[in-house]
Amino acid sequence: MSAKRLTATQRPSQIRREREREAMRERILGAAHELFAERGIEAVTMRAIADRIEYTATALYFHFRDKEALLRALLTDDFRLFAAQFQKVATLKDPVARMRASAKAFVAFGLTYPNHYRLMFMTPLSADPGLSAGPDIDQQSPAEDAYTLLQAMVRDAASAGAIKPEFKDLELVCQLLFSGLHGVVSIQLAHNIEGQNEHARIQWRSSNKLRDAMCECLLAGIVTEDAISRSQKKSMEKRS
Amino acid sequence: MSAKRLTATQRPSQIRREREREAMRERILGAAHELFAERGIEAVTMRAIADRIEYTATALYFHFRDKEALLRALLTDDFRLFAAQFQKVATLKDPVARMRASAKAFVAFGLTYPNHYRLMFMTPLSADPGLSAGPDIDQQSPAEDAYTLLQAMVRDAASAGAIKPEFKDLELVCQLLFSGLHGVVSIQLAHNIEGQNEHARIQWRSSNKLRDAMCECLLAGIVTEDAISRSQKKSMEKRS
DNA sequence: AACTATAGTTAACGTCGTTAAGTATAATGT
DNA sequence: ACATTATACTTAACGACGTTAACTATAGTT
Repeated sequence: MSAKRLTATQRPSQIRREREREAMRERILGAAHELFAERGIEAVTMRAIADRIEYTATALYFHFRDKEALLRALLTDDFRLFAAQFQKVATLKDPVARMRASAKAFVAFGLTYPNHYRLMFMTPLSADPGLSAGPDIDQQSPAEDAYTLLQAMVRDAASAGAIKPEFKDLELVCQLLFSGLHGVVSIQLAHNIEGQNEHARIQWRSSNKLRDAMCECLLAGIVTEDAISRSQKKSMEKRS
Repeated sequence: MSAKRLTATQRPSQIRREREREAMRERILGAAHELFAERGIEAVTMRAIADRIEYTATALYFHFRDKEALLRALLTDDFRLFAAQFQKVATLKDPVARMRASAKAFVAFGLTYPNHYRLMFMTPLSADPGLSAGPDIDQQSPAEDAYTLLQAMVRDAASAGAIKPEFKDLELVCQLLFSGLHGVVSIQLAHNIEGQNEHARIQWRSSNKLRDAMCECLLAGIVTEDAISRSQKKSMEKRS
């Protein structure tokens, strides 16, 4: 009743407990992340995670509703990392150069973190993130972050007059770019290319070749010739 | 010793047994196929397959080395069905029209048999087909059938002068087409679009729109303008 | 008629995700 | 100050999974 009375969420012992809870969550996610990066998705079992932080498997259920929720929390970080790759090249002024750099970043991410990429874009986590969603957390869906950047990139390109006028649906352009690059990466990952023995059924071209070819095809289809030649002139200047 | 002496593989009772063995294999694969088509990959368990044909789970191991081998045998049929889709349009004379029709068939297959597509192209079956291979069977890798058709299509297009001269690596062209379309399909399947609620994070365009856009982009990048305008004139004639 | 390969069975192991029930410890109400 | 209650775990267990070992009945061969 008094003005000094602290509300339930502010009681010192409670906020300390909350902090400890959060710390425990992070320890769990850390262990899961390690296992995942080291030995792939199938090594991430509830028991293995618990072992690594010296708890029992059932303890995890106090912090995560189930394994899927745990994996989704893991994904949050990964999507942020993914988005960060595109932030890096968002400063490029020339729209076509930026698109090329983004494509490069996209494929590089997939090949650098194959396990993560697989979990993010190739594993059905009972209908990806979202599900029934519920009143879980604010969350803001960090999966969107990268896509939002992609949208911004395409919008910028459009307002710079770099997109062919027949493409009125910019969303379609975004999804076209995403699909094409995802195709390149996911095929590369599905046929784990590294160990490509000489008499393999299909001699897959290097991801660099495929990425460049895909990139130039999509750009040729989407971007005006003006914008492409402008970007080439710029990169010429840089080289000289 | 005598000339009438049948070799081991020809003894009547043996070939009958072999036939029965094959029949059993087919029953198993049939049950697996049903379960798979009806309820998806996770419903395909050794015990469920066995139940359906009124055997015990361990009996399956007499006919298949393990679950992976069983699934791979299942895939064989699926790849044949996949290849058949491209056979259908292989008769089209105009190279560009044939490429368009193949793209349509590709995406249609993926959306018609999502479970199969996922298993074929989106599920790591411990390094897809092949593995250590061993002296298993002739097999001839039916996964190749469709790819072989793709190669033939591109080669035909090239010898008809439809491919831009800068594309000297026809294999790269094949893989470019495959990657682009696979990207469209796999994204469509990963975000099971049917139940796309209105305030979903990303408003995915229809697979038809994406397929057409991807197709035209890739064609624009790969095929000569001549060939494209020729194919358009032909389709004009048809329409009139 | 004795032997042997074939095609199955039952029982079991170790793994998994997950739930139920119990147990200390710390924070709170009176 | 003491009884109560919520918190953060543990142990035990369930049912399902892929898979192996050991056993059994049947058919084919000799």
